Amino acid sequence: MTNNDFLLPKSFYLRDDVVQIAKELLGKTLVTRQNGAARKGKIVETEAYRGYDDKACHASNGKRTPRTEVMYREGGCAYVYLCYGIHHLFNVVTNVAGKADAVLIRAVEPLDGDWSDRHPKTKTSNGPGKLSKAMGITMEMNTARLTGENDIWIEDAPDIVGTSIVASTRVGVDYAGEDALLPWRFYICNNDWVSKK
DNA sequence: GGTAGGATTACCT
DNA sequence: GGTAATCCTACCC
Repeated sequence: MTNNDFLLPKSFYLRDDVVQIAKELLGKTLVTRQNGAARKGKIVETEAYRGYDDKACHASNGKRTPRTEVMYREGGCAYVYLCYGIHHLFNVVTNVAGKADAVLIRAVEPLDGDWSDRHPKTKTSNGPGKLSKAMGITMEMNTARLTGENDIWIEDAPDIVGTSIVASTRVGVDYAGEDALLPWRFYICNNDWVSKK
């Protein structure tokens, strides 16, 4: 399978600080493979979700269901969630087994591969829904490991020096009360692919 | 077994 | 700027 020197090691995902991981994922490369062709995108927008005490997280307060089960897995898994019946949202599970932390990947900037048939001409917005469509992410990817055994993985990209990273509140989590105010959304400043500025 | 709701987007007025 | 589309998950009988 993937034998790639840039592949992020499992230890990257196993750390305890999901907010830090969300920040570090910015600028790294998300890769999916379909029909043998790799499609690469630079991660430009992420959000951190913490299982332990974050009401915005599906697995908040120790809630454990068949859907959220994957979030309790060892870091390095994909958690794909269908929102509003239409949009697939892609998360990266982090932390050790038993801790339901995850990083939501909200936007990527297209790199290699042919994206012409994946992005409609409308440039009004970019968000997790379009990201999943563009990368071909579906429920099939749910629970897939990102460490090289499957058709989706993340590569290191250390050369984002000088890039401005902005922290802000997360999107669409108003229901989470005071936790909605946490500055756990990170994006790359002045990037056209960020969903919201 | 049935129903309410959601980490959104596109299209209409 | 408002709202329809759309379907899986969770929770309550």
